[in-house]
Amino acid sequence: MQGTEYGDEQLQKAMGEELRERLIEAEKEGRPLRVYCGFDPRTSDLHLGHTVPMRKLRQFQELGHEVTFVIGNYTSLIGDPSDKDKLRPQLTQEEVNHNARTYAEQAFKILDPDKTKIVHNADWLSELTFLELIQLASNFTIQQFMGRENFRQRWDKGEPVYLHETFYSIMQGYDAYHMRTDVQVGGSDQLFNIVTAARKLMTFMGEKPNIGLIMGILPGTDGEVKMSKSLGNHIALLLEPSDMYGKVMSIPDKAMGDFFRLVTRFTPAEIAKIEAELKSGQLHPRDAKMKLAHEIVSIYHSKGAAQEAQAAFVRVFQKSKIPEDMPEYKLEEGQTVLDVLSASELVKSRGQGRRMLKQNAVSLNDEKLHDPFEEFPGPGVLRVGKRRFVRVVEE
RNA sequence: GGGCGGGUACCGAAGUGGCCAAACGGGGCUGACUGUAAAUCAGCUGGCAGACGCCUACGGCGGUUCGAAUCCGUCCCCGCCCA
Repeated sequence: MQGTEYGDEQLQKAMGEELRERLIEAEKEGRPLRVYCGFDPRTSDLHLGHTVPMRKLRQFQELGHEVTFVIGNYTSLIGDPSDKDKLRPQLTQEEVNHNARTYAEQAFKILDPDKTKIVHNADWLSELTFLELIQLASNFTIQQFMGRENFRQRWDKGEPVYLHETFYSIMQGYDAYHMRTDVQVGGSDQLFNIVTAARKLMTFMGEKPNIGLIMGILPGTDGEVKMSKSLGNHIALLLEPSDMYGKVMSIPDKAMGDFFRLVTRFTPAEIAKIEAELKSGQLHPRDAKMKLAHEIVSIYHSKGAAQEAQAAFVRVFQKSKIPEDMPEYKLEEGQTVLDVLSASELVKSRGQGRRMLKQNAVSLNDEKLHDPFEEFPGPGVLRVGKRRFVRVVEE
């Protein structure tokens, strides 16, 4: 039950007990537990937040259980309203298919590909008849849905809550039923879908209800709200080592605990030790965070890459030297400072370039530049702000 | 189907004929301070343009006007109330 977050002790206890019972039962029957988690391919790149339930799945795999990775190619047509206080746009079939492909590839950075069953929920959800849907839906009341905070809030604010949004929970519950799931893993924003909807539906269909393993939610780089691409506070799995390292370093200290618990391989004992040392002042928060960044880069790249990223970080930000690797830009005849800034894509627009110059943010070989129309002085390292560099070279 | 209230930049929200590229807050960016953290302070935050200025932008389209986010028509979308 490590890293779980039920927000309700009784529920946690109940789920823990039920899991224990189910384990014994499965063992008697000589079968592994069927564990699943669904992922909606609403975007093409995964970030650290997605990996929280995946890591839990991985643990089950290592313990010999059967893990199914459900690609929600049908559910994503709706979009789960759980974590949103807004309606989500519906995706097209093509978008979903495209995302689904890259999704699975990235998931195997965490899951064991040989032990993972990948299925698509459109395979069974698209077969449901209207009558079946009615029967399933008759298990739920509007009030139950309105009891959910996100719907409630929208309701109270006078914002639209669409009927089809309530189907999402029903569909997810049907997934669990269809697969005869023992355990369903998901973030605490899935509490309703997993515990209320799926359990009720499974019972109605004459199956044993699944056990919910509800994981904590990983905050984003702002340290405040759930990591999500649409909020721009995410750390993508496909980031280069140095960027990934840098992004992790930029999270606020208070978010470190969640990161350690939810997305690293440290044991609870190790984490407790780090936290104790932090508290006593033995360990500098910065060093703890470096440890975290190193660990995360190691997971998604390699130990070597983490080492390099760390060295680069120390070099650039602690010793304020320039990084070893940076893009190059070939200087052209007669270019002004502003021309180079814009052509090398260090700035988004010429207007932004002017602003950066005015704000004392541009330097060439550590010499501040101010005049946009001055002829570009010559080759060297051109820097904008803290972390954008280009090596300007002669043609 | 009827009545009322809405649709403004990344988000929230003001503006209700010129002084509006649009107050204010959040977010983001830059600078100072730091541990590339947090907190704090200051500045910037549509594009082009070396100042003038031009272009794009207040749900869509059309109109009135010297001039529209603001007025009129029409269409689309949302909420509330009534049926």
